[in-house]
Amino acid sequence: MLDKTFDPKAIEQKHYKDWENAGVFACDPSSDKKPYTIMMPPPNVTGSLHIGHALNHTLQDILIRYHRMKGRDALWQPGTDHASIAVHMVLEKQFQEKGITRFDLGREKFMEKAWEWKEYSGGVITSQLRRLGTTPDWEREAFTMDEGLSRAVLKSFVELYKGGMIYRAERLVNWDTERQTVISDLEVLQKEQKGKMWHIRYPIEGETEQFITVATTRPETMLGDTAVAVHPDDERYKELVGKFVVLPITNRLIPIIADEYSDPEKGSGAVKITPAHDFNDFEVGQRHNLQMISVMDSYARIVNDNEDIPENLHGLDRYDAREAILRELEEQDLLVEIETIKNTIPVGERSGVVIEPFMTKQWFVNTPELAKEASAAVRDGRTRFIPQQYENMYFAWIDNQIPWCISRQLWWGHQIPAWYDEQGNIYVAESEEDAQAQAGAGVEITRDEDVLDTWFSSALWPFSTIGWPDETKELGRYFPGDVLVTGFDIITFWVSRMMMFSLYLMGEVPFKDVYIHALVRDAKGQKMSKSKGNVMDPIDLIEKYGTDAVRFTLCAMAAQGRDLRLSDDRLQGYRNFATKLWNATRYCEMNDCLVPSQDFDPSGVFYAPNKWLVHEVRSVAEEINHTLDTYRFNESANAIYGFVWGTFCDWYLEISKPVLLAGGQQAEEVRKTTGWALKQILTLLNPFMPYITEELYASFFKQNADDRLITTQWPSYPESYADDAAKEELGWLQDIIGEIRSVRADMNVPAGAEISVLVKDANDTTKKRIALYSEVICKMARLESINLTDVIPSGAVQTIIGEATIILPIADIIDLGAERSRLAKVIGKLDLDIKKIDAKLGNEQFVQNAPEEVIAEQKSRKEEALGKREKLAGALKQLESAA
RNA sequence: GGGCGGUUAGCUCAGGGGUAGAGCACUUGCUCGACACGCAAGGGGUCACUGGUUCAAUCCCAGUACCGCCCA
Repeated sequence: MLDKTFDPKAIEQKHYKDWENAGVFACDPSSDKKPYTIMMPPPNVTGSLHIGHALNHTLQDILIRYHRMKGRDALWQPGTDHASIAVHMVLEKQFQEKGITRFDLGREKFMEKAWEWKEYSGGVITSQLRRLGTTPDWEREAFTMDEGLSRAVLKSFVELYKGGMIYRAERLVNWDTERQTVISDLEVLQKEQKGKMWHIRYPIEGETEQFITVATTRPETMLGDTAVAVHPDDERYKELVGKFVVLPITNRLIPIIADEYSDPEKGSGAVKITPAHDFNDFEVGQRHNLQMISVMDSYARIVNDNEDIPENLHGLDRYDAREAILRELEEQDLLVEIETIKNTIPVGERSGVVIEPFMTKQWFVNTPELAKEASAAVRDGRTRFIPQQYENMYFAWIDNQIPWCISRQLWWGHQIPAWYDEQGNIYVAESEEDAQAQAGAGVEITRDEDVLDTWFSSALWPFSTIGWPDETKELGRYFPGDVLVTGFDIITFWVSRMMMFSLYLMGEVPFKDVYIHALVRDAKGQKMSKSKGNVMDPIDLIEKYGTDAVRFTLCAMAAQGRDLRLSDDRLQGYRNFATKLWNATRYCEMNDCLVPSQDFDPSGVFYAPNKWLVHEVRSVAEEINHTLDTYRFNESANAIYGFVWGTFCDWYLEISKPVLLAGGQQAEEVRKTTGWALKQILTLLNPFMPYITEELYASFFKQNADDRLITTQWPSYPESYADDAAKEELGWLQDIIGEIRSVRADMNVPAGAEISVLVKDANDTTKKRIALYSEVICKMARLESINLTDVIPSGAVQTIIGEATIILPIADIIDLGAERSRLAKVIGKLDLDIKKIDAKLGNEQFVQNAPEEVIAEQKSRKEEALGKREKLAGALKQLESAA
């Protein structure tokens, strides 16, 4: 006998181990089944899974289990991502505590440490995924720095280079002065702060006491100014364009140029141009062929090899230099105003460091070119976004590409496969031998020190994990994938880059569907992040509520396009649901419903409640199919929840009680139907709640050691299971029981009192039904008896079901006044309904234009209401005369 | 500033041109031999606001307000 409550802890590990040992997660490249592929977005090897990952993986697992059961050869490709900069940060923080830097340690030692970290962190993540009950093909677990995936990086770099899609150039990049590396635009946050705007006078060359005033938030960059720009239409400055100013401090001469970048409305209308230290100024510089002067080194210190810069500034940190420069300007009376303003400064998303625009030679991917096909592929539907509105986010990004800087001045990652000779010639090759061969024997070549942005290797994930660049069986079979499941925040970082690389290198989109799920937010609706410290640990929730409840909660809340806020209430509710199922099974067990019967045919049952249950099983299965096929996970969850609790437990099992008690043939059929239905429930629920269903299956349905729910076939029911007549009949049964219960409660009939009920004006169908279900009705509505009658005893309570009047002769135990007001209330409600319907039917336009079935529906509603009203009015009249 | 989304019961949220839904919370009553992580019955909503389209709008369209996100 099962325990009274379900204890998740006792069974979860056991089943997971069993599944894994049995190898049921593995795909089968040699099978003749249709493949179904999901590429797991590889989590970073830093830290652990948060609840957002739990949602992401739960949804993927539901899909993969569902399709696996449906007979597809399912590949869920797992793995992790080397997260270059994040790992650096973790390790360098550790070094900092010991007072050393990675440069003290050296590249080789550093890499050893990084690999150690990867082993540790990667292990944490996969063990957490196992606790979540997810079923990826662990045998195929990949890591972006694996040998094979690294080969893919080399190959793709060389191919992209040959195709002109990768090049090296000197450009402004976002520079992390602490990490000493480039970071991507996407990893730069614009942080609002209180700042100052300094207005500085620049003297005009050859004039005395004539100045042009510029405003800046970064006075220290003036050392690198190479122009002052004014708007071409700005009358105030027309005459000055073409003249020069003497740049204070350095005394260099720089031109005054006309460019639309300067806004006449802002400040003085003149703006200083520092092409080597500002992205906008860089553009202006390009347009006007301005000199670019870098005045800071990679640590944001003033350079000491620029002769124009006074020596006292050499080597100063940018902020110290700012102070020194401002003092000097003040002394020279060139500082005219200091304004307090709100402005934004660029900050590294991970490091929190102020980011410096910095001129360096870097490798770039020609994303503006690659993006064209990636954009077209979504526009023409080769890949679709679900929900569709996320297309906009994708297009906004993909259609506005700037070249992607892929060099990172880091060690952990894929070293760029480019070699240089002493003249600076570049040799791009998959190996040093190749590069040497290109350079010629005897030429000294050295490899680029830098590594590639992590997203470069992630972009290859959909094909590098299954063998590319080799022509493996897997590559031919599992590419492109069926669906990518991810959060919207990753569309720009990853989805778009996979699209670009896949289309260029494979000539195909990487996946057909992109399902974008919502973000799990904290109680305040804020995005969870490590830096905010508001992350929720899914493992804690699993400990508290069990894996099945956590999974089901996430699924039930995963409505398309709306973020979800986790609450304990919901988790508790779905934990209760698991217990409910457990106890329903316990009931089945106690009543011998689970003894296997070979020859049971659900379409051949006789008893209407059984027909109805079969009908409902089919109908909920269809709903689950349909909603999962369209990624409406919350609707799937609600459908199965409502069926198990509302239909199966609240009605069917309750109906079964008196039938089983009575015994006989009907009881036998009920037992078989119940057992069958429970098995269907376990199967349908398995993708959502894998543990409890597997446990119950193992306890009662398992045929042999190899029989597991996880590999059971997903049910498909024939049309013949549908039975609208049975549905109608059970609807009547629910109505009459519900009505009696409701009146009892309204009239304060004591719950334990077994009263008798009379039925008047019943037609033949109703008479038959009353005969057939009298025991069920009596049990469920707590009656002593239910009988037909022709007379209504005085002082009785009446209610209407269809054509029949249901009479509760309980004059002695109820308050007649209360009954009168109850009736008056119901009649009032009916009157309101009738009035509304009359207004519609009386409207000529409505009768002319509305579809026939709508009109017919209104008419029948009216008739029903009128009939009911008439009877209740009669009841009220009788009650009044009785009093 | 541009774009996207949201505004439905006390709370968290589904839904969708013609009777407004769930879970939780709340009220009342229940040791009805599966389950108090339960059973039964209830109360509770101008579906943000203003216009438009329509025979019919909570749903479609436009605008307004407030909230959130993304990009500058």
